[in-house]
Amino acid sequence: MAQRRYWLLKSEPSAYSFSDLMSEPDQTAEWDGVRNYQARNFLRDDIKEGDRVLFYHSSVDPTAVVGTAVVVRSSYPDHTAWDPDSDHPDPKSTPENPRWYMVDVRGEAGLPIPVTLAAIKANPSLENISLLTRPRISVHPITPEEWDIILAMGQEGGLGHTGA
DNA sequence: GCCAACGTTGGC
DNA sequence: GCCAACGTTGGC
Repeated sequence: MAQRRYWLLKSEPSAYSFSDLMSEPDQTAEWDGVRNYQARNFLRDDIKEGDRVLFYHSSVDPTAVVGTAVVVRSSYPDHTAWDPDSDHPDPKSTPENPRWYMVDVRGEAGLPIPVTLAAIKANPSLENISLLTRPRISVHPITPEEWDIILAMGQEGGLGHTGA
């Protein structure tokens, strides 16, 4: 009965950044717009209130884990799917038969040092992290060990110092 | 901006 | 239900 507790969520900061999240009222936002079935299944079935989240910036230089968040509302239908004016409309998803799901997350704190993808790749302890083994998914399960390692790497003077 | 990886679609 | 074509993601 391995209940998952840690996740990594990707976002392109040009679309929605960690500082955008921290600027929200109560630092809370809907994690909408996921339109991939594997990611959807995690959101719908596995991510629960209280789970912890690594916020990852993709498609920027450098790509990196930049902060942490906590899930404050578990799975409910992504209403932006049936909003034709949203950024990710999907006419096949309806209120009666929703196809896509989302959660609400509340930003906690930025990491003192962003943990870059390069640093993650360079750490042998993280060679099996889902981020590396299953690329191109926007939601990844994270083990407690990986969570601890990445947070340690993100501290001043921590394991993230691969060089000067 | 390129392009590899891989998820999704749709014809058969 | 297979698989080729197509679209998207996302690192570089």
